[in-house]
Amino acid sequence: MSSGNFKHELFTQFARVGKALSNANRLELLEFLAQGERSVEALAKVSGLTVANTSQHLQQLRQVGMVSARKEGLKVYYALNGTDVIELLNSLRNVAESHIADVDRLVQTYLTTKDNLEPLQRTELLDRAQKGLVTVLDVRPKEEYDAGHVPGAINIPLAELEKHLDQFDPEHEIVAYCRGPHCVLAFDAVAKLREQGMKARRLEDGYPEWITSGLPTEGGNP
Amino acid sequence: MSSGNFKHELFTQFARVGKALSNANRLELLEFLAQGERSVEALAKVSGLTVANTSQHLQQLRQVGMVSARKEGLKVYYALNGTDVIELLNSLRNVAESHIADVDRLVQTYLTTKDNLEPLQRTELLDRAQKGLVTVLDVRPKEEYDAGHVPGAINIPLAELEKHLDQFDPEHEIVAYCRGPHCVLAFDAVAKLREQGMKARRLEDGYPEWITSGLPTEGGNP
DNA sequence: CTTGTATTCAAGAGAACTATTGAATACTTG
DNA sequence: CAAGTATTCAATAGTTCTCTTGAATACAAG
Repeated sequence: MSSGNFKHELFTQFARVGKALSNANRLELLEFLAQGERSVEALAKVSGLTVANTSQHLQQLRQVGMVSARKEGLKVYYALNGTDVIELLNSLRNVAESHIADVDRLVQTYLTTKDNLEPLQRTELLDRAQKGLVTVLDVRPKEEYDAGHVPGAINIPLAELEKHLDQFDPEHEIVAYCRGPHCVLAFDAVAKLREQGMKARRLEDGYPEWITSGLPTEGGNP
Repeated sequence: MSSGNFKHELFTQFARVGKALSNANRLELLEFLAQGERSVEALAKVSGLTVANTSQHLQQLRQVGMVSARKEGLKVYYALNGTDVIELLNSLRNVAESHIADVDRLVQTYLTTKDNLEPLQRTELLDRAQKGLVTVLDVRPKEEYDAGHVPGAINIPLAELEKHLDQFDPEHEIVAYCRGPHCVLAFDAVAKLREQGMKARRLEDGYPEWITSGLPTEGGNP
């Protein structure tokens, strides 16, 4: 009856998952992966890491089963393993938000100044979009949009928003979304649109949460 | 618009919480704390760590807001900060269980051999206990029992179970519980009772989950 | 079969983490 | 106020993590 050893062994295994969450770069990779599968190269590009370093982080995540790899041609595509990983990330965010003062300060000072209107709820958005009351704007990069998006959403990456400003009707409400509750793309987009006198709001959370809440999507993986 | 820095700063903060979960001893401390508040000395004792080491781990947990400290007399009592911390721990366990082969193997080989009957569900237990159909057995140490327990439960720590075997009716079902889904105390107790021909089962999960599911408790903190 | 591309492997420097030890602090008790 | 207790602090050695660099592998295309 070596319960002590068994128990410690079990906690050691749990700690391996914790360790995977203990590095900012890995968390960032996980956030990108929450959008859908990605190649190593693509992940290295968006995260600003070297390819070798990205590969090493991904292997750590794979060792604890949080992501899986699929090889197609020359490229290796990584993807999150199941929705419970997204739930874990959300739990982590929750705890950090409610208990770490720095996070609160960061979010307060940086985000709320740009977003003083309440974000729109998912189900509400679906309803209004179907009635043609709002324009749904996906500000993520094109590849992410192509991999799946909210039904009826149009895609204008943040960098190109400036060029398309004149195609919006100032009286028609725009709802922007991107990768998740702390993805700044949507915040920046809303700020930019409001500067131009548009009625813009953010969607609560982002696309990963849209998926996990079981709402319909459009586009998708080949 | 230094979104990149802001974003990385945010992930760095999240990673602090992940780091708190990256050590087996800290996870074990968190499990004990899920039972209720505990002094440093008590935690050091159950975890087998030195007092100084325990104190350091607790301070790390406090820095990320997962636990809080309260001083009373000579002792400092630590407690979990809110139920979202328990949720985070459960998420971590979920991911580890479903994705790490070693965990599965550990649980399979060590626990299922001892527990081939399905564990009883919480709401079902409450119902049956009220009708007097089952004896609810709390096998945690006395101090933990005193700090709060399932209504009507009797307390016999595992070490003393042997002495009290004759007070059970072999025809009357016994449901044992302890600290959580992987606490081995209840498994060992059920194994021991069955060896003696008793009808014994485990409660699903443990006392922390009982609390978070909003069911009534008995006894409590002074 | 040779070339090019995407990814992984391997080694190493520097930083961070962990447990131990012994001293320091804060508080209670007599 | 002196003695005792619970906890924290500080320093340290050994281990582990992280990133970089350059080479190795696997595969596709020509």
